Amino acid sequence: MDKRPDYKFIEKEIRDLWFNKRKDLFRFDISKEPRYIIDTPPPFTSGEAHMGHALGFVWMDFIARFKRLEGYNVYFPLGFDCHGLPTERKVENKLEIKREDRVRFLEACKEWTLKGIESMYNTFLRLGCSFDLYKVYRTMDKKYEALVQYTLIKMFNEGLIYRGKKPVMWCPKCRTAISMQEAGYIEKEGVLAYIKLKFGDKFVLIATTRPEMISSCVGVLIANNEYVETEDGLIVSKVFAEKNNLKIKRIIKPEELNGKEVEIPLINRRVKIYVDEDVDYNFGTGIVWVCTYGDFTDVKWKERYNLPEIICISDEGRIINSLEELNGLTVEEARRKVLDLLKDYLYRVEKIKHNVLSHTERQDCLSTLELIPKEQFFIKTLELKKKLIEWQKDIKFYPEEMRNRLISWIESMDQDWNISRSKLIWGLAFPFFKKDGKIYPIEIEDLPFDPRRDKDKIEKYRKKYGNVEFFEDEVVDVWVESSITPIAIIYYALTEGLEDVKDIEPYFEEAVKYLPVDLRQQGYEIIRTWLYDTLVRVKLLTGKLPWKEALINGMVLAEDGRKMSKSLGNAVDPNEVMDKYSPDALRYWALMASHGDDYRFTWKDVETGQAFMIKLWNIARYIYLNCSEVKIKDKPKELEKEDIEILNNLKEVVNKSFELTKEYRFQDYLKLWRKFVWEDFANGYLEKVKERVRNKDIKALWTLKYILRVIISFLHPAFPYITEKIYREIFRDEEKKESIIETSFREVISQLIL
RNA sequence: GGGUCCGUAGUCUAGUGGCAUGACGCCGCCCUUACAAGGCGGAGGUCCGGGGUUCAAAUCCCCGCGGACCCACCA
Repeated sequence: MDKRPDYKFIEKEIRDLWFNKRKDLFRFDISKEPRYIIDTPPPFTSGEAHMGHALGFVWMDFIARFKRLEGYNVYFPLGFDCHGLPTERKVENKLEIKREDRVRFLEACKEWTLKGIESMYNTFLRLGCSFDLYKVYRTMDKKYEALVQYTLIKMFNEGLIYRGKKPVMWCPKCRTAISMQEAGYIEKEGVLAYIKLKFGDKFVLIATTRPEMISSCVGVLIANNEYVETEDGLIVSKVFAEKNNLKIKRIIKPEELNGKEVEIPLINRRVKIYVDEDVDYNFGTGIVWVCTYGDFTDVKWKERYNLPEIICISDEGRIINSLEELNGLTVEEARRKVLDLLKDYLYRVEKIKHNVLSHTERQDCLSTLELIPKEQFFIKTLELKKKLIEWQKDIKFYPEEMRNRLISWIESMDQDWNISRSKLIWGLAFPFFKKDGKIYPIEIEDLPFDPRRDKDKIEKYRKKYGNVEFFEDEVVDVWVESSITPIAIIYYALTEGLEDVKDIEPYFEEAVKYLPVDLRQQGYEIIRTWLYDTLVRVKLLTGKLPWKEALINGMVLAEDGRKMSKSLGNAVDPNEVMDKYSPDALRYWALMASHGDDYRFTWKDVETGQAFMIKLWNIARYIYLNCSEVKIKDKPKELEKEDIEILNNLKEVVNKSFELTKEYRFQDYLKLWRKFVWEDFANGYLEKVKERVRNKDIKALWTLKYILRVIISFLHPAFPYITEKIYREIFRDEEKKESIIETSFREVISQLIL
């Protein structure tokens, strides 16, 4: 053994062992019990592996390796989430391929994705992740696509999926509908325009942030509260008049206004006034106009009063069906222009900051969303609210508080899950067709089905059913694809080696038997997407929970304390860390994180990890140099008191290790072992017995060697490279195993019974 | 506007009723043949502020202050 561990060399040797020579070490055989199955996150392939991936995968690899040494048949799958808008954007911008050229565009997307996969794959293997490389899945695989389509058809047949025309959140920038999961509110600058609506010889004053929607104004609402007429002939809430020191001429009861008509300027439309309980009397003038569709309240009011629908914003986010001067303008342009046109009817305009519905899920978009009625596919999730609250109770969360995120998300949900994405190309097609306004599923034998590609299949349906229509301009929401991973990983295990699976159903039914799987690991930021979606889909499809436990990690922060991200320029590449130090040192950093909390990356932590590796190496080296003649199986009949003491200490540490791992407490686990290895064993026992070692005292030699053997087994889940290397240097010949993974805790600690 | 979580030595961090955990940094001594990326010894904290419950509070409750995140129709 060298004086210093040569990590470049160790990494190469051990990686070659794990991922080439003995790839089978991590192969999952579904028939062997007891099983332990981890539902791992398939990383999105539009980019390279980052520190967040490293954190999660190291956690899972710790669990996988620990469980293997505990005797479980572990399934640690690797998958890749391939489809989606960011990939399209990159292909469009970087490769400058036009989306109109669909075939080439899709090929380019695929190529780009494959490149991303290769780079991520390498990083993950360097980290030492003990994946089953025989079953790697990609959501763009034909096999995966067919499975997703099968699940959609199954849900459709059970009445869980429907097509309907509803106002959906539409991103004009991405030119697609998005789901609630992808939307959020961002504070943006806006205006609050006070507009006078003609009411006989007086004016009703309303306040709106969206004056550009004037042409779709179909009603005016007031609260059931006191209004006033001012001396200037304005009708406003009493509160507003008082706040603005307007002289009040007389009080007006809401009933007096109810049912009367006002005239909208510029478009000269007369609309009715309604009294409504949802109007906020204290906001603005206490009077609101209803436009279809300015926001979700407008949707509600439109339905409540059966108001006509006037669409004034196009898919591209431009004004339509409006005044000549406004048509064709963007929303922002129109907003400025209309205020100009309205001058005579404008009471005043305030600049305000308010929260605007935006496309928040993609950091590179953040565009304001519009509500536009569209025909889309939906999954009936709204009616599940109560059930979901019950279902989630049987899943254990680490940390427990993270359950609140799921619950509050479920409770706040107020529309069905819109799973259509229009105008996207790089995605999965819907396995449905439309005939005479009705929707029918594609036959299972034709899966995977893609109307943009499978001209022969289209022909078949045309022949059979006549004039049918396919959904060529819509793809499936990517979360629909990734929300069946617990089923998909088992499906891949059952169909290992098959590229195309024709009889999907029996494999699917078989896969259901293995649910729920043991663990889902993921970050808290996708609880409302991936975790929630998986719970919904798997439960609806199988009647079973997806997993027994969910382990949640926080976000990785950079050394400056801000979220680590490429766009902030504070990202550190995991490969850089592994080049400068070692995979094991990076793993030390990752394992010192606590559940659910944001966690800072610091080079100092990596150095601390590296120092521990070197310490461990040197302990092993001392034992290698001094204890090679004793064999672990030749335990001396009698031991000295100090030997028994350290062994008892070790026994406690071992027992504690099992307890800590049950709750995934990696940090405590490492602290525990670090203290034992460094203080109790190296600085304590080892120093104490040096004299006995010089005298070749077999009891001391055996105790040293045996304790090292236990240490490397229990540190193997954390630091697989160095422990594997030490195992090979010192114990391989004696135990006749090529890898420490082929040994077990049970054998190793069997001699610890004192 | 509502909710959740968080605030612990110079820095980061563990700890959910009973002498405050660990790392890094800092100070002193030591190149002792496994290891100076080491060893031995040491200093450092009103556990954000205030009030309450309790024999006992970093921990439970209330009110502030500060931060993160989630939700939400103030047009």
